[in-house]
Amino acid sequence: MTTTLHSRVEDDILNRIQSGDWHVGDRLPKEEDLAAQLGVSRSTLRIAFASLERKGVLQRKKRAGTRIISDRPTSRFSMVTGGISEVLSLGRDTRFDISSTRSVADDSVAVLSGLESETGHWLEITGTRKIDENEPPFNWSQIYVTGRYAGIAPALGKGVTSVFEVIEDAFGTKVSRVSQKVLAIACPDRAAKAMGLAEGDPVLQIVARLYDQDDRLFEVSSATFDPERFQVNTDVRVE
Amino acid sequence: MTTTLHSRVEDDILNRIQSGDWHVGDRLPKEEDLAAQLGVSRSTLRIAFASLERKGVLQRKKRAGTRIISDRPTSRFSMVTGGISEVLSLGRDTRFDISSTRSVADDSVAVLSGLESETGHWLEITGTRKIDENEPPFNWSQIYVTGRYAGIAPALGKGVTSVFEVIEDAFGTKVSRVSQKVLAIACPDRAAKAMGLAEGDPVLQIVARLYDQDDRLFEVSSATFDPERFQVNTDVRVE
DNA sequence: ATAAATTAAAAGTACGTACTTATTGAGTGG
DNA sequence: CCACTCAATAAGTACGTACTTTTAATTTAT
Repeated sequence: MTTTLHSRVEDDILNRIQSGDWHVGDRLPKEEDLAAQLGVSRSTLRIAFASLERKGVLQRKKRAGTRIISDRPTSRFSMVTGGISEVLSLGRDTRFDISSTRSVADDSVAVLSGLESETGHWLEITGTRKIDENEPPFNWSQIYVTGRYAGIAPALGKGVTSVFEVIEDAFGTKVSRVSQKVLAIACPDRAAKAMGLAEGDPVLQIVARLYDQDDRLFEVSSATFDPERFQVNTDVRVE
Repeated sequence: MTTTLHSRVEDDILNRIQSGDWHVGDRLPKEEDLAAQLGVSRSTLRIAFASLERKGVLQRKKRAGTRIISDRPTSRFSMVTGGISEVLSLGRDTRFDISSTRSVADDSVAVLSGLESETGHWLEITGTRKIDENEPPFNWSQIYVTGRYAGIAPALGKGVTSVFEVIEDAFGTKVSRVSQKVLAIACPDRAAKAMGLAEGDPVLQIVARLYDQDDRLFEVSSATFDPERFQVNTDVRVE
């Protein structure tokens, strides 16, 4: 017995799924029964279940049981960060200075294409971030929030740490998922002017989508960065 | 009783650390004793410990006990990916075609500055990746492996999926941590020629450092990507 | 038919006990 | 003084039991 019992149970369950013995979508026998069937304690089985759930193979729900949702485990990697701000690649202590806000319709802006807000329109917030007061900003961003949250406009006033935090505070919304894309683009005119670069210079663009606890998209941000003063750092640890 | 017992225990321990009652570096009483002192079972305390360990506050070692290694928990975010290949932003099924290899000394290349291999030299592997055989490559990479693994050179032969996988297979080494940086740069001459771009065009550059199970740096890679055909996508879920 | 209340099933939490394993620090011998 | 053995210790694994919470499903009332 080289490995632990619970990891052998885990392998066993995965094998049964992959060998076609059990199928994706099936509900497993209840913990008590499966444990008895496998000849292990419920606690041991639960450790195996927990691991398979984290790997995206199983989904557990009270009263509804444990379902198979995938036949291949995704190895998980944990990002080592200090918070969502860092996931969004903003320093913890930079400030977002707002230069303008306006309301835009679905599809009127490239980054929103294919997306829709319940109200059919979005609040666009344009602004910049600085490292040092005396230097030009290193970032120029356009942030879109769904109509539902358009009421934050007055609260934005002079400047904030970040828009999503204002929403979190005002509505109790919580970011539960972030999906982002990092690109290299030729700097567009407006961003170049704001950051003191030349149009066409290489810049980093990060387009992020923020989802709330109910997995509803509530913010889309498109941020452009001066590559001399900004890179994206990611530290991932294999779990 | 609004929360669970183990999470209250967790908060309690964290509070004692943050209030200065216990200090970073200290060893906690052994599980049995602390559990008794807190009036909970050892199992419950262990759940709290496990959570604090994952958040980087505690470090547990058999026989040596549980130490406090930080006073502020890092919220963890899990990257939703299919594997390390994706962390390294390579499609699962692209092939790395090697164009040349050579040995270089510490400090002779910019991306290696400040780093050192035990042998004082690195094996440099230069190559490209293609999406489609009939199109120019979308990526041009230079990969450096420490002298310890220089023996893989013959095994690289015609082309491989990725260099780190060859090392994993040949030496049983496992990637346990990846630290990477994404930049936007003006495309250098060699990369431009390889990818069919013009020198100076904006391109994405990803510099990654791979660490093994003993946290030793074993590979440094610098990869340049055609921004038209490649972006970095990250999906993170708040834990 | 629809909404509200009830029930019961399945996962979640917690405790206690017993045994196993890895490691460190002390002891022992060359 | 170094290497090697050994024992004690603290964490790790596992089991079993008891009770709680959530929620799907059923029943009852409107």
